[in-house]
Amino acid sequence: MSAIVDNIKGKATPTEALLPTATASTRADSVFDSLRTAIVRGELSPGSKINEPQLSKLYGISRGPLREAIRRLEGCKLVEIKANVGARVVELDIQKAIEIYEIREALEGLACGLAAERATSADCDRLRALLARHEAQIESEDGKRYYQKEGDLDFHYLIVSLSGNTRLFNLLCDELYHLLRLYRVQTSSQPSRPAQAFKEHHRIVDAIEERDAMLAELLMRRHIASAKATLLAQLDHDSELNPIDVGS
Amino acid sequence: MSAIVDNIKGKATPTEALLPTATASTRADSVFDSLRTAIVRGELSPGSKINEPQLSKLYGISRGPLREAIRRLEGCKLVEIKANVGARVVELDIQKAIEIYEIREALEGLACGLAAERATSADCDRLRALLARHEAQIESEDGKRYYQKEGDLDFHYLIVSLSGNTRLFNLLCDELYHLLRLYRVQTSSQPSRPAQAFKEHHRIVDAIEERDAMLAELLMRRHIASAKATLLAQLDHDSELNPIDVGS
DNA sequence: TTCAATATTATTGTCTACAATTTTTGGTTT
DNA sequence: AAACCAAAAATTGTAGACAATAATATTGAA
Repeated sequence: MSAIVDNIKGKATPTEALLPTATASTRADSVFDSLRTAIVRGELSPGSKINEPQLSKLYGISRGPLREAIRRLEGCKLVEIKANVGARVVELDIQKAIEIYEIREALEGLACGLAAERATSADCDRLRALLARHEAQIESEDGKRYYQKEGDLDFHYLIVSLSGNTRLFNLLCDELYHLLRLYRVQTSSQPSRPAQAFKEHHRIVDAIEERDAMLAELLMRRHIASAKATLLAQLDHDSELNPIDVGS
Repeated sequence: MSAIVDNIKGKATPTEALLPTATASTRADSVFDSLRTAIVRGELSPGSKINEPQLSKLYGISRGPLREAIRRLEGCKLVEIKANVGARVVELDIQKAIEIYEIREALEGLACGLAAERATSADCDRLRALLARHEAQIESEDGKRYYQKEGDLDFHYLIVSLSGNTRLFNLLCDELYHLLRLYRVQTSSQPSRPAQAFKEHHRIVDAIEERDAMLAELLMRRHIASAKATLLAQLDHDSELNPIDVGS
């Protein structure tokens, strides 16, 4: 157990700097970030118990701020709390994946349509630059691995931010995307269709640049539907290998 | 399907099932419910400070569980917390209303389409029964007032629960709908188009009964777009009367 | 051995007190 | 007066201890 716990404190990868709040001025904030990272990396395995005395000792804080951090994780749907029993890291199953992707398709379709309506030409430049970076990454093996793991989300992150809808951005980036990360870690991972995904990204940017909101929305919905199908196939395959496994 | 959804399916009026969380076994849960109710009723005015010593005294609990309740309110987007400064009841403005309704239109459109695909004939009976009840209420003055205040949401609760998507249900009913209530209280209220809304509800149920998912989604989106227009007009009108008002 | 009831331990829920920070107050200077 | 700085008050953040509940272990009986 302590080996797992030791890993948790180990700090960030480059991609990590994108998402967490810049200034974690309070201990509770800091521990919230750490725990969230640990969960989405799979270092706290799905279904496992959140032990307050243990974690408060690990992070060197008292249980008060720790419990507040756990409440925030509950808000992100990363843990589930039962009264008088405690919190457990969320369990991911196929049913939940279906639900998440139904929602994601609707929301990112919306975001992409809004982005097409609202993106400035400077915004389009940013999209093009990101595509170029991804294209270069697909060449190298390491880059391809990164693209499959985080690059795809970077693209979606940018689109959503261009939608101009702050609440939508928070909903997707603070909640759904972290859950998607967790799925990626849990399945043997990889969408394993990087070239196809890149092509789809390209067409989406084309539609945005042409201010074609309807097409942009349609293409994004399809793009996500493809990702959904890939994930479900993967989950289906995995579930045949290891049927059920309730965390410690 | 989740216990929550089952619970709601079994109740006469969904609002009753949802507002007071089943059994608030812990003090923090109980205070969370109380605070949420106080906020959506406008008893804690938008923008006002959440004073921890004051509230803990009021509810007769210490600050620990109170702070956890506040964190949960933050998760519902009902308060905004700044580190070392504290929490304030969320301020509602036109921009936020637009964002919320953009999201709501996408999500409830999705929900309604799913409901059309999945509703059993028993579910359709429940929808018809609800419509009949609302039709009766429109006759009386009191009933009309209720219909405008809560009856509309009851209809939407039921539709969303019929979507079968638990996460979608939670997203809408635990977060968005409470915010909508807050808007209704804050504006001089009333959608003031009960007859029109009832007609739209009726057509939506028709589409669901006919298993016409695309039409159901379209009609729901239009229904919400109408509500959005009404709310924005109201907010616009109100903002001319009292320009800006930062809570105490 | 297996099951059930009980005793023990561990964990969660809560309270009180203290430290850190912010907000307010009051005074001083220009 | 107005603006600025310092002291005081209030509020938030955190720690540690105790109470209530759940999980575990132990004992006894069938």
